Amino acid sequence: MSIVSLSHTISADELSALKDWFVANRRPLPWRETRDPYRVWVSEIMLQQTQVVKVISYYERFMQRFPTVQDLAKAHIDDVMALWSGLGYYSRCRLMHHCSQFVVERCDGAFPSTAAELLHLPGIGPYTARAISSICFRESAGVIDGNVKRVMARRHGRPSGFVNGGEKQALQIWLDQVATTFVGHPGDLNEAWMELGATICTPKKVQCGDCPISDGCEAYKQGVVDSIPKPRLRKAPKQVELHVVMARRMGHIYLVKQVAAQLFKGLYTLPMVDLERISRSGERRGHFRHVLTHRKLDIHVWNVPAREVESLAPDGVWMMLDRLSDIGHPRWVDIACARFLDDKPL
DNA sequence: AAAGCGGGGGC
DNA sequence: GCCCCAGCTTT
Repeated sequence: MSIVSLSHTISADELSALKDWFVANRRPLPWRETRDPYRVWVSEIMLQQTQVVKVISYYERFMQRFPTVQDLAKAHIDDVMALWSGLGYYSRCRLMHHCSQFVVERCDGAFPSTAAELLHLPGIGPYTARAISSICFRESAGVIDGNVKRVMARRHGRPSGFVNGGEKQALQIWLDQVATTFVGHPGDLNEAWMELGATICTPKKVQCGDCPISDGCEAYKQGVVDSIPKPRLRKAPKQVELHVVMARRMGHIYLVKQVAAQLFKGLYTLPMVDLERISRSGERRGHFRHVLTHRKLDIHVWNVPAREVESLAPDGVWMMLDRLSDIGHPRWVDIACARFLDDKPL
């Protein structure tokens, strides 16, 4: 086995310039007002695969409702999911709830302080473990997220980026080494790399003129910034036909909790049924398309009389229409209600 | 190593 | 409509 290593280095002057740039350009975000591990952890989980602007309001609402890890641990999962509605990747929310209970019951309510320990907790992977340990506990651990990967692909002049295991390991070693030599807070360095990627070294419309460390950038020197990283091939999303039931009774709508499903697990949705079964008792209302990362959902909406829906889809609940926000549900339920609920009276 | 998992924004 | 973004778990 051979360890690939990165020859490129970074000088103390460059690191200093990066730090100064970050101090001057750091966006004041709610989770940057603290180094409380609980708050940082919540923000990092929400920020997985999700953009900052989307996270802000969710984060503030979440913190008001669950100010401490104990509050979160004793909450019912349905109530936690309700605050996650619309954020997507709902397994994050379930694992986060498990993690809070793990921390309260097995760690005496205190998050571990090293990345190696944090890695054992549910929902915490290499990135999140290192983000928490560096930001909250000053561990010299570099983080690799999407921003860092792009910044480093350009800095090191690597068109194909850091994709396979060996390359990622080499990058990790390089980042850890830089974090160790860095004079200052390791968390600030990590945030600086990511902030640079989020605001300057962006996927498109790169602003190299404003980059504090462009001098040491291989792609910049070679004038190939725009072609790094190379676009990757993506597979076409799979097309799925979904038949859902809309049943109303006295201002309520019938929903079922997805227990066994992989998709939307833990959320309440309109009942999903076989075309065979629904076509016997339902009246077709229309359809709409909802696109996920690797699923194209064609959602067909059917009306079913209230008295028949419970045998068609057992174990559901009748939810007040104006109380939909009290339970976790995917975006397409809102869309279906908005499009197919109001045009037909009770 | 690859698949599965939501929901956005820009143009 | 098309393009883009992104981390963890499971297989």
